[in-house]
Amino acid sequence: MIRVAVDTPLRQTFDYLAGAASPVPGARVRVPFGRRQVVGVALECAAGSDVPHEKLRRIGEVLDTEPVFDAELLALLRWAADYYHHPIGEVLFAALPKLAREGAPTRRIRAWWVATPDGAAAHAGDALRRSPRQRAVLEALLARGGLDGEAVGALEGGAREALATLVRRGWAASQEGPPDPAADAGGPPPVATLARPSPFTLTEAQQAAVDAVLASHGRYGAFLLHGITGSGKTEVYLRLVEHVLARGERALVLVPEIGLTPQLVGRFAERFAVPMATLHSALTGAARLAAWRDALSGRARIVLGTRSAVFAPLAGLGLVVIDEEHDASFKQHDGGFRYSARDIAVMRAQRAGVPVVLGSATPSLESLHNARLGRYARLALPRRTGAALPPRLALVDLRAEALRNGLSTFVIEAIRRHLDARGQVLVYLNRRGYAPTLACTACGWIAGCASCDARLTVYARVARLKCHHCGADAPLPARCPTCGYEVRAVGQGTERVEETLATLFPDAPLARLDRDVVRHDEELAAVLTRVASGDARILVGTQMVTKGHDFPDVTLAVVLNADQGLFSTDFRAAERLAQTVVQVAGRAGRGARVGEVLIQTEYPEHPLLTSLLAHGYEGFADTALAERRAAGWPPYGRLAAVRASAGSLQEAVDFLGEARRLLAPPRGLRLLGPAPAAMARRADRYHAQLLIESGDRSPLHRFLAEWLPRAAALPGARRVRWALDVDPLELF
DNA sequence: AGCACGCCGACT
DNA sequence: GTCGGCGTGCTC
Repeated sequence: MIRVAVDTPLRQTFDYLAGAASPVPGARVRVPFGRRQVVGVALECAAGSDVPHEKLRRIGEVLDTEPVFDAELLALLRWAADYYHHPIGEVLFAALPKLAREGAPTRRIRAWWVATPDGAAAHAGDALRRSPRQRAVLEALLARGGLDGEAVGALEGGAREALATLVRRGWAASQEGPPDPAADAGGPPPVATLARPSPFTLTEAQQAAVDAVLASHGRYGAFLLHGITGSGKTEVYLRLVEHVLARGERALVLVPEIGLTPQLVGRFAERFAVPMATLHSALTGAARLAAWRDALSGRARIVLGTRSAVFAPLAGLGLVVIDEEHDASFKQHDGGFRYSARDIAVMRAQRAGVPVVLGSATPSLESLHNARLGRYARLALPRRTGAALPPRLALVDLRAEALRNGLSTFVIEAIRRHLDARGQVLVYLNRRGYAPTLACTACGWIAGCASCDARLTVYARVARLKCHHCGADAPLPARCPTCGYEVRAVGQGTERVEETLATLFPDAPLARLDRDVVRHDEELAAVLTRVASGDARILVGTQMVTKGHDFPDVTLAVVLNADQGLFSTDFRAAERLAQTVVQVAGRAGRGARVGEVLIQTEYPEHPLLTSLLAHGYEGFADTALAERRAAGWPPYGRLAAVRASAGSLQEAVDFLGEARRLLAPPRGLRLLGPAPAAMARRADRYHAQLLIESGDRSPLHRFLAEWLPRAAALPGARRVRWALDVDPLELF
């Protein structure tokens, strides 16, 4: 009897009778499931089953002789299913690339084309006298004993079509070819070929960090590498990976968004002469499968990837690195299985008994808290490498300044000064488009989205109104649709700031960096090159400008509007604002010149800003952690959110209300809600949530374990879309 | 989630 | 008279 997990939201596994061959745990199998055939993962063999024998069906094909999840990874995934209270089948399948979920073989099978006996006869005779191309292909197949698809493509023009004809006439056929020699791993390559020598000498702090982690070789240890921008965190990772490779072990490196961190990928590729598997969302299905296979076969010595790479199969793991560990993109916050790749990565390292390094210039409060409790060892890189000095930060009081489209006179003068001194300027604004609002100058009408509780964003250059939440896109009206009076764009987005700066500084070439301008890696690379080469003197952009790019000539960085994060209802808004300010500041003055950072605000006395300026990120973190403790928010308390959406708000709220009434929470646990989401209507669906708050983790999880299956069994559970989010990052 | 079965409205 | 709406029942 084989216990099998299938890709379904059902919170259970299914028992099958063994077929001709018995699968090993962690192997994929094809099984009959209801009226269809699906791929499943064999979990274990058991002597008996709780289901009546006559209901048991037989396993079909066993797809893998070797498991796709080894015992260690399988155990990790079971832990994750448990922790996130998510059905095991969906968890396992989330850990596989799509093609592997559908049963793609773990090894690349080369289609191998051979001539059939009939084909040989046809070639010997004169049947192909008038088909020179087919004749040539057939000849090549006979001469070389068969060809793979690539070799066929390399033949003279039209070879593929000719081959297709040969196959149709029964003169050629495909068979499973010899395995791809490149895909099979040998032992570790000789040490001399592992890595190129580093061009850098480590600073004392870097060396201390490397030594501390190396001292944990072969056992679990978590290290919070708190290194300010430019302090050389990447070089620490590279040295550690070098050591891991030299021992014949493999490294798992997680990064936020690969498209946004080309420099890190580049440096790994440059330094190491070993096969590396890169896993990220922009890959095609086939490329993703290929990278996964490289990890599974052991060919890849380094697996570098975004969120889901935390599940990559990797034998002989020696080190886990999480770069920019504070980054929100490590948390999957939509879809079914919502997990934190950072937290799972730490657990993976712990279970594998290897060190894990969490790196950031602005660590999450969770990680700082763990460091203070001694769960993580703190490694600090407090100084920039080379001659670079820390930048000077200052607040600009918007109440005392004349404004030109959101730019204060003080800031404009500063930009002029830096441009005159041949410096580059970076302007950060967390708002895409031309303006966030289009309003009537007479009647007060505001352009809103027909499908969301949101305002439409103005795009002046293309004369469109767009919704950032549902993608709605309409022409920009010249006049108010209700009263016919003039309309005006209110507020600033990056497009407008770019326009204003172009007017103010006509001689300074501008570049803009946001998701509207840069949709692909190549476009990003083009913008980055323009800035790095000094071709662009001013860079305007959103979050994107804060992510890991090194602009050595930027001497001034401006945060246009810090106030959005100051009074948010979301308890994490302050943390995100502080991280953004510090990350933006990190872009200034990385070369020899001292950088200047200006933060525009209407609240220059706000304690968050003053503590950040006076005491830096650490000082801010002290204040923020004290606040979190007082309020019982994470990391001092635990949260889980149940989110529901439906065609009407009533349906969503009703379901959550019924679910809430199912079970009285034990002492120490609080249920808050259900409440409509802050933006209740999005793309014509209405969202609501129920928040579960607990001082400790274990009562929360005991409660969820008992409560969730009952909630799932509620009739309403089928009528609304709902999901549980354990450790939510955002509260709507 | 799929998928099928099953019982009530507007169409060839 | 049928095509098809989505309620509900089941998946080893």
